[in-house]
Amino acid sequence: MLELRPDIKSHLKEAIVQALGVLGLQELPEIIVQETPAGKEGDYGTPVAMGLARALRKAPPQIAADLVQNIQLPAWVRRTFVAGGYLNFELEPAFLVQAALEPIQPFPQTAGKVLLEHTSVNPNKELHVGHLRNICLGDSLARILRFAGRNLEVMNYIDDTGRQAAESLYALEYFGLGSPEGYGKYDHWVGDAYVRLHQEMEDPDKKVAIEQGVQKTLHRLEEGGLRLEVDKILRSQLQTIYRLGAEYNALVWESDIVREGLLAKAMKALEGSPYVSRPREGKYAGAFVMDTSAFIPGLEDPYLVLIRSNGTSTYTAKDIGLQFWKMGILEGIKFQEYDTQPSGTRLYSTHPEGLPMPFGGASETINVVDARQSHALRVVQASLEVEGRHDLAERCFHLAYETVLLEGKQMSGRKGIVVSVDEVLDEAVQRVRAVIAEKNPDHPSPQEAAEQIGVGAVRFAMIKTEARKQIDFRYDQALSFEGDTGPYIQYAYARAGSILRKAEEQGVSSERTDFSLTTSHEVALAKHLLRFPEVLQDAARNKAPHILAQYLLELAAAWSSFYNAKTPDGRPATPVLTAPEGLRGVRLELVKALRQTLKQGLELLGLQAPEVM
RNA sequence: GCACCCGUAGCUCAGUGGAUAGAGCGUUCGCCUCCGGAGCGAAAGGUCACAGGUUCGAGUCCUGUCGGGUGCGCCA
Repeated sequence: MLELRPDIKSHLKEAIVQALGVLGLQELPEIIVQETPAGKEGDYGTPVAMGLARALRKAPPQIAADLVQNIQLPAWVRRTFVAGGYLNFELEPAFLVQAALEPIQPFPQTAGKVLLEHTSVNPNKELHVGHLRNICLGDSLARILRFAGRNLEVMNYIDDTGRQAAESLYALEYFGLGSPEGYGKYDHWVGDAYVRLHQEMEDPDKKVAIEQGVQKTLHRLEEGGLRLEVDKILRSQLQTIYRLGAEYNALVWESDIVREGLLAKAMKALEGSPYVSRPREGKYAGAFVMDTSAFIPGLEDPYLVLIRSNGTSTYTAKDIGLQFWKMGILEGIKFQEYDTQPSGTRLYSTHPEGLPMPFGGASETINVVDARQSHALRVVQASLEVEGRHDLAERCFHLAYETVLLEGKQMSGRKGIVVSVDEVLDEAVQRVRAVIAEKNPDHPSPQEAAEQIGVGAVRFAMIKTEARKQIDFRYDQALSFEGDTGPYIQYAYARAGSILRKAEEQGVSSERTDFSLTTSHEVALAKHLLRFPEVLQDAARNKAPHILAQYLLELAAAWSSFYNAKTPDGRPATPVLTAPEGLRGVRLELVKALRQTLKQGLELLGLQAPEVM
């Protein structure tokens, strides 16, 4: 019996390398082992012979035939043969199925800490669907990287000294708003005031006074005098974030970064560099500027202001300070416990009265930020080069995602042309409730299931497309429960669970297995299951959760296909519970493995796996 | 103007240089004689934007063109 799942492709590769040795090659080519396309003979194959034709002055089929003669393969390879220029392997069906039932090998732990920042939404209004993509992408990636063995720290940056926060807080004062009783969520209440303030500002007579008020509020924010007001908004936003299933290790407040002198220290650290200067004349007279031309080619004006001539620092300067802290160039922020998140993990936050804690100091960073900020992030990266830390500059990665359109149009938070995350989730859950009422009126816990499925549908819609593609948020698409959706995968999971429950009731759940009875249906499903570890590696390496999402769709489809398979005369071909003894055992084990993989995969995307739908 | 990203079926999208380019939605036709029809099977639908190039082999890599998006402030 096997214990851990064997890496079939690696074993085949090793055998090919060994066989190539006999051919007397100067250097080994890259060896690719892939699954054979549907309809072709064999299970796995390699095109290696084709690339060797010139060097060996032989036709690929001949080379492949030579390899067949010389290759030594494990006993589980039933047949080795040449197909076109390909060298194909057909495996023992029993082995393939058995292999798929074994637990996957744990991923080796990678050295060094990775700091991933996501969300980083201004604490001034409710979250909208544009933020949704960031949170889902960031949180899913975090789950995948952790599972793939990275030592990961997840951070959310709170821009509490920004203009947006100031405008919102001033709006409350301006309109004389007291408490939001009876209004609902606090962040919505503040957000509405913010939008109204911008409407007022269209009037030039009012604009001047409002501007003064905003500036005053901005100063109070910088002094830390409105921390509790900001915190109220932030906690309200966190409710939505938790509902989505996203969590962090630490919140980092901008005001704390500034107050602890990290910004000043970062600027001081840069001062010695030949790439920074304080011009006495010209456009930048009196400002502290950085020349990025050596690191970002092709710019018309490579100079970037870090400290304005009036002594205030730019947003970029703050980002540089943060990045220097993230990568351990600077130290000294204090943390304290902030919250216990729904999963039970503690959330910490920077705080003036906190204590030093081992956050930051990572050897690699990932910033999940909208693609429009690409230039700004390149500047931050360049600042590491300016600091002489090419090693670190290479290890800061911008996960850039394209913007989300709303029914084909650009959103605008300022104008209030948005759909809030709360609104979308509520609508999704409500629609699922209706589906459950129709399809499963006796559902034991419809509200709980509706929450899992509705939120899952929204999350999956945000994850399934590659990050660099613009997505158009359309209600009917994001809230669809059929086809390429989260609920499709959840349904596959629930159906598998249903079979296992029935097997339990009938007392056959741990029946003996007879792998000699394996049919092509089990093999097809097993081969999909076997891809899981490789897919995860791929998703982690490319920092691309959509790779896992696409795989889960394929796996669920393979299972649905198995579930519904029919014989040529239209009878069920793959019953589990009524299968002959021995084969029933094999199928039950396969269903268990499938369920486990679906659950694991859903969890890594941040979706729940409901037992009953 | 310069830079970055995108262009694959009517629509929305997959597709580590490798075998006949695949899904979902929509359209048409079938399937509860089994364990959940939020499902399955089938049909129709393609100049992989265009033109060159590299390669044994290009949707995938390179160059150019066209189309779309975004960025390039002493704003945040």
